[in-house]
Amino acid sequence: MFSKACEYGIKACIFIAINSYEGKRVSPKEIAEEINSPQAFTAKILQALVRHKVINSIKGAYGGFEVSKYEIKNIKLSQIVKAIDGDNIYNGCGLGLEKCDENHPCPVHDKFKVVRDELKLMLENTSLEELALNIKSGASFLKT
Amino acid sequence: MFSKACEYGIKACIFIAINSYEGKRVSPKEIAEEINSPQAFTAKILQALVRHKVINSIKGAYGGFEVSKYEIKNIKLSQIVKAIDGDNIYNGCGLGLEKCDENHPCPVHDKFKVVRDELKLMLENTSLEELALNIKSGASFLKT
DNA sequence: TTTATTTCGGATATTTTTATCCTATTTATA
DNA sequence: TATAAATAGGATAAAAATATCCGAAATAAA
Repeated sequence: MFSKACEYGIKACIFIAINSYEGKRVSPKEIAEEINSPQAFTAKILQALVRHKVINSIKGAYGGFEVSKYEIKNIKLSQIVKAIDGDNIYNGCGLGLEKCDENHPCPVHDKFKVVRDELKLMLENTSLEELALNIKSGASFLKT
Repeated sequence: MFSKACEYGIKACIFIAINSYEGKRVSPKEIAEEINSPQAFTAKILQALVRHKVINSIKGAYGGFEVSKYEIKNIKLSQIVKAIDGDNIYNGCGLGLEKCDENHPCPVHDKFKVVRDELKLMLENTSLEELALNIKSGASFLKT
């Protein structure tokens, strides 16, 4: 469904959020350990998230990645996905047609629309806060 | 969502079905032209579909690919997807965790389940017949 | 039986995604 | 100001997905 990069990105954001609640910045090393991902690759993804202003980075000594404590509830899964995988998952044709819309639909256009709208809704309605709190409470996990 | 291979596979099956209604076998060349895909790569995908018994191939002169006219309504999108992309789209964890279930869920487990179940239902309830008839009637298209 | 046609399948090439490495730049503190 | 600790980002490598090529095997018809 999502790229590896996107999977890492989502998990990284959750871990960053948890630490930001406690005013702690985290490094790619800590993040990679916590979400079980390759460190350097994860760092690249973090850069992309910073460029898209999903998270924040502070360079130099005592720096690291963080996210405004008060913004966590406003950050949606959709923003993370869009920053990393783009919006093809929303707009692209299910069968890869260049042009695919109501007037010139691919064979699965309508049926796909239902599923994709549901996915879109889910991503847009799921906040980082919600996901972070579930990890903190032990209701869900970032790695096996 | 799906791999390129799977996209080609679905479109190929639809085109084969249309021709099979008229007792006509088709070649990878014809298929690739009709669905706008690389011919040799498409041929590989057709082989996989044959191996998984989704479609049928007849070798030698006057051969080609076909599907039993009476089976077309029983062939579901899910079979095609499974033959090419496997069933990871059904069973795999949305965030790539090795182990992800009710007892040890990833952060998006429940929310993903809803979307994926919807996708699964859609794939299992959509028949090749339905898709082929819509192409024949001009209600949908295999290429741009 | 020979020939033409067609799928099968192995080998290889290209492109994209994933992953690693190393240096430059930034910045807080001593 | 010097130093140590961080992120930024370019270059490169490895793996996976996509794509191409070609000869082998099968088969219908002449």
